[in-house]
Amino acid sequence: MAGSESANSRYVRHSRDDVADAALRILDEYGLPDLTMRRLAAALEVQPSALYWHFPNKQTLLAELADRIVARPAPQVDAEAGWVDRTRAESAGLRDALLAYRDGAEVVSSTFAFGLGASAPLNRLAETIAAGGFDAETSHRAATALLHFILGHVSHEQQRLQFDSLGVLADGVTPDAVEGGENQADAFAFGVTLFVTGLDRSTISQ
Amino acid sequence: MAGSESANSRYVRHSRDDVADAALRILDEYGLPDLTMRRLAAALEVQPSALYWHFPNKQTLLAELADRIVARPAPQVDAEAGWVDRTRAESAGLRDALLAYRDGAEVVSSTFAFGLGASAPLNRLAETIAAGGFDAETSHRAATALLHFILGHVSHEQQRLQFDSLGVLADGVTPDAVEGGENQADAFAFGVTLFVTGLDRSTISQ
DNA sequence: ACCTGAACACCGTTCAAGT
DNA sequence: ACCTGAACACCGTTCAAGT
Repeated sequence: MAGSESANSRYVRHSRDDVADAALRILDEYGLPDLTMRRLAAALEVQPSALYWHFPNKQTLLAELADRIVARPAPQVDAEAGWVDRTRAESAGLRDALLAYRDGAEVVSSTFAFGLGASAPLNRLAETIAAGGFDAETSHRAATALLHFILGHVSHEQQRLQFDSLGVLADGVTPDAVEGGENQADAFAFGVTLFVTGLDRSTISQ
Repeated sequence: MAGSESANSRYVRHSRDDVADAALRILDEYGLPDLTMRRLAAALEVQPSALYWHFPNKQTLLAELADRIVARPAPQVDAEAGWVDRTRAESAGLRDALLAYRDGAEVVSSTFAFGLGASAPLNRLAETIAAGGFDAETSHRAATALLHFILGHVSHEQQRLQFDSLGVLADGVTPDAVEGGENQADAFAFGVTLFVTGLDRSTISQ
């Protein structure tokens, strides 16, 4: 039954998954500004209008990419670890997932702000935090705040990666003045620590 | 000497400030997606190409708008207040400034991520935090983390304002399920508290 | 000093029609 | 079920030329 259509395909024919796969490749190779519907269509060797059979619009396609980017398995952490260490690990894992694709943070950030998708990492963070004994609203607010920091930080980080690779630096900014490499990871961990420490010591509701 | 040019102007003639003023009006009235160079030119009754005498490109124009949006005077705070309350006040003031223009947070966020401008609020936050006795790097990192949270939170907040005004809600999301109005201010204050509490209790360097 | 006119090289999206 | 072909209504930017 399967495989009987491979010989008589009249033109290209793709699945929704094919489209998302190709989009993810273009994103990673050329960046978000170059991920246009027309360029994507050309890569798939179809007309731009063909894409609208698979996705109603570009925004929905980007939401699908965002979901894939954050769909990484959460990092394994010591079973005895408390909610603080688990939240740290979850945050670091999310950062890794965003860094795994060029402009990954931008894509997730924009669809998150748009209200579409990207709720998976929010829920994961909220659940991890809730294990600390916080009520649902506190956990949700803390997770949202932490997620905003993470998305902003990694977006910034990826923006710098591109600047550096293009050799573009703002006037008067020497390469040393810009934090790069491991410093970025340190700054990220520092920000996460600020959050969990604040939450841990908070007497708001626990 | 002044005023002798008003009668014999051959065509429209604008200053760089005129252009930024008009752009800010379009931004506030129609939102960032509708702030195009062509629409701006039309509002000023000039050709699109005329804008490029005043600004080298759109990105630079947006950076100018970002600078104006955050140029609000910092809120007055009790002279005896400590760095925690001052940081809270500075954060709330920045939120107000961003909320004062439609899509204000998006504009500032994008130019901040781009590396242009928006350094004024970062410096203000860093200085306020440094008054708590933290070293320069810690203050800078904490200010950056806080700023990322603020920009993400207010962007999200403004995105929701537009959704609500359009009557658009994601499937299955009831209006009650979405935090609105004063809840957003509460959630914002909660996030800021997480930060300053974490920093206050932090033994990293103080 | 500031603008016009015309062009270049693009966008996202719609829709009737084809296979 | 999936794509073509053609169009609509736009974009940002450049550059020679005008006043």
